[in-house]
Amino acid sequence: MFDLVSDVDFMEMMPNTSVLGPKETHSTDCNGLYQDLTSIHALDISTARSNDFYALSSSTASPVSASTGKPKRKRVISSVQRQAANIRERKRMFSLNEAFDSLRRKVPTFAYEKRLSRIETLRLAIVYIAFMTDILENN
DNA sequence: TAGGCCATCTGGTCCT
DNA sequence: AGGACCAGATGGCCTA
Repeated sequence: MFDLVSDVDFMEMMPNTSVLGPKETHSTDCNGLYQDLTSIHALDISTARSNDFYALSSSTASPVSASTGKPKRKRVISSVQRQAANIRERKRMFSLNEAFDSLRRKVPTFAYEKRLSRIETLRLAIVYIAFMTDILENN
């Protein structure tokens, strides 16, 4: 049951853990890489014009959609649209990391432990939920 | 220096 | 048509 997390010995850590309080030495903004998010809001994505188009792949072999069986259409976008898509993707990843951070705060860790990676966070959360479920079912 | 982790870019696919 | 989601590629940073 607890073998999901090979690199975290949950049973061993339980007696001494606080549910909250992993040190936040390393927030989402770990490398200052999100400093530009402020400027993201300033960028008017609506300026991405719609003079772009879908075009049939002009290459020799046009691939076929696995789901529809129709020929795949290559989506051609302008550099402005590409930039806007990059910004949206950064925002999306930012909110994903915010969710990881809030999950990190919910799973028990030793205060001195280094920040959990995303995969460690997910695995520990799975084990933690299973552990708590086990406790509830045996009471 | 190798390996792990992460941010970012990019193109494909799905959905509205 | 365009945004959301996803996965692959790439490069930087950090640690053992």
